[in-house]
Amino acid sequence: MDHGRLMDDQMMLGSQVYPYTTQPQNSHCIIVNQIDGGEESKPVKRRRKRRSKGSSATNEEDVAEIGGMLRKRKLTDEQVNMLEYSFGNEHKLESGRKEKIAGELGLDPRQVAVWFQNRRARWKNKKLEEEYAKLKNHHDNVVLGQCQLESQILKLTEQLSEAQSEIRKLSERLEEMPTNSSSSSLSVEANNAPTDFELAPETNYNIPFYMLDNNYLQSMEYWDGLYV
DNA sequence: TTGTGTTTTACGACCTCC
DNA sequence: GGAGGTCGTAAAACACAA
Repeated sequence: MDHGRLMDDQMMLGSQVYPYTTQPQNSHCIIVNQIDGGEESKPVKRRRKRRSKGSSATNEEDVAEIGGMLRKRKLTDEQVNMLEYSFGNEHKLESGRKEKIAGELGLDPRQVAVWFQNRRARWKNKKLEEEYAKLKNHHDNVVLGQCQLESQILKLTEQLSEAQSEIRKLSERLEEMPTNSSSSSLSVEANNAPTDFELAPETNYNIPFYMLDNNYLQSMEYWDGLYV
């Protein structure tokens, strides 16, 4: 729900103002932030003082005093719409443009400047949120891809282990055979079979067996697509 | 009822640019 | 040095959950 909009609408039904205290309160005290540690650090001054009655926004339409309280008008829908339109055209505000907008909307130029400052801040926040969402999405995809690859590694490791076991068995059976049958083609192939599985036969450009697996090739396509 | 979060307007402090 | 920027926050009204 858009609370601000709702508040605006409600304000429009009654008076267009809301309370605004005149006196500095406790929260307007000096706040000094210091970096932890004994070293002498530069204090960050945070002096708070609300604008007192009679300073810049003294336009009677903008500020009125009721029961010791200053009342500050909330901008009307029309004013906000105009400001939004202007902001859409250009986020920065030169002096001449500020005066022009203020004149057209019946606002104090200071109000226009403040509105633009706050609008820029909101815009920046929104951009940051969008950027964060994009990065998070990318990160999630990378993590997903990593999981898929890890699961493939597990599967292929199992296959490799089974194949090695099979080769061992075949070798053992061959060794048990009488030596005069050593001229058979089977024994030659078995004796030349790789037992460690680091590399495929030379005919495949020294590409490891697992790289010839279809799943592996698909996963590589996935990564290529991810980084385009 | 009360505490907490959101939105809007406004301001102080500090920074940058001309 | 002044104008205008960012950043952090106050204050008020309101919604909503506990």
